[in-house]
Amino acid sequence: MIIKKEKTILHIDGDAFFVGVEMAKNPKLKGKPVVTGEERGIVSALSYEAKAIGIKRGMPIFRVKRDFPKVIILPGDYKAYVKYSGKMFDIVRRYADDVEEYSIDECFADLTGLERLLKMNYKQIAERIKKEINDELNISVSIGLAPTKVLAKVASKYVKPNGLTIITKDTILDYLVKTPIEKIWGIGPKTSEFLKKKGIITAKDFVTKKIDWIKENLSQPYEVLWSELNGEYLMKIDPITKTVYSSIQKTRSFHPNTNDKVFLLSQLSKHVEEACAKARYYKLVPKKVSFFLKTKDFVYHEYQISLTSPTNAAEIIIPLIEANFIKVYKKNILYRTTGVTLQELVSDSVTQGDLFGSNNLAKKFEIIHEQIDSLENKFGKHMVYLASTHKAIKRKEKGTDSEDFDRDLLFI
DNA sequence: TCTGGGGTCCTAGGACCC
DNA sequence: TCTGGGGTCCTAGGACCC
Repeated sequence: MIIKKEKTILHIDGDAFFVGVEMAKNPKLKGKPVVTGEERGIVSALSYEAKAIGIKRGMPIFRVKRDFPKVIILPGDYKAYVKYSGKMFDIVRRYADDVEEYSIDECFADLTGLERLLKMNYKQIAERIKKEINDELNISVSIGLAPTKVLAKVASKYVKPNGLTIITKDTILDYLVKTPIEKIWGIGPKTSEFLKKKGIITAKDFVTKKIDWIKENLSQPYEVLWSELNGEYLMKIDPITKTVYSSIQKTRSFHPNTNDKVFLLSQLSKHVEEACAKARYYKLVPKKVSFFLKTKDFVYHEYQISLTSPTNAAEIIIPLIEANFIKVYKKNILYRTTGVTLQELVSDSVTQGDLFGSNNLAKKFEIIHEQIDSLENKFGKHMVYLASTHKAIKRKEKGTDSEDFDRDLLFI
């Protein structure tokens, strides 16, 4: 008989991560109400002090300025967040071999077996990791320890900020009874609404249901969730650092909402250029491209195009979108968002060697793009762009007075 | 919570085939 | 011509995540 050894999974979650990094960069901000997201026009992260006075994630920046004049508003510094994120994960890797970088401010790690190796118990290991992150990076994190990933997520959320919560197989229900079902990782608004109608209010209500009930009423991923919440380790730690994307998306919302065809097309054109630049950076080419318009009532109208030959040349993709634009566009509807997605990305080496058809054209563009991409690296984004994108850039500049300088524009 | 931008994965159902 | 049952592949779109 095989006795399965209980796993010990660690989950780390940065506390108000973006703002935490800003405070580490500039300690004078500590203890103050601070938000980031100035460049986006909505609050993307907020300090606990800002939360305490009633600011919420997603709140428009103009409202923060108007109603909370004392709040410090900062633009996001994504490069810094990536840097701190990497350092945080490196600290975890001092202890664990298998670290999964789940998002910019979260990771999972498998600590199983480290007790004996490090001559510390799991709690002491977690405390050490936490202290090193605190001391070396000057940011605070919350940690959860549990037998599964889903339970580790419950644990890290349980005490925040600066928490350390340990769930063992024996104490699972003690924690789940105090966790509302909608707080569980993987249970969103639709499913929690459904479950509540069935009388399932807390995570304990969920796990104490029979598995047959789950199978009858929900789909496969929820069976996995149920097992994980019951302490059965199913979701593996995936330590592979993701540099490959399966899709690349660029979207933008605008207000006022509009039905200006030319404007919408120029937005889409810009998205294609940005998405293609990213694809080229990662040496990926899409087999499919889709674009969408989202109406002011949040209804998506999407159209998907299969490329006869995969390409990341915007010059090829843009005309395809223009040709199919009328399939989603209605002239009497106001739109709030446009977006482009490059789908089914494959390595660009796969398509090399095919010198026929539109791929041949793509080759020519490849040479131009190498030069454009290196120009942009030197001088910043939007030094160079397609004429079809021009309108989108111009309109954006009108809104921001700070960016009012002449650029050397190069139209292709 | 009147809602930003960038992702992943699963499933139902249609097309097509034997 | 009508009919049954089964498989695979693809697609759209739903749901969820940070």
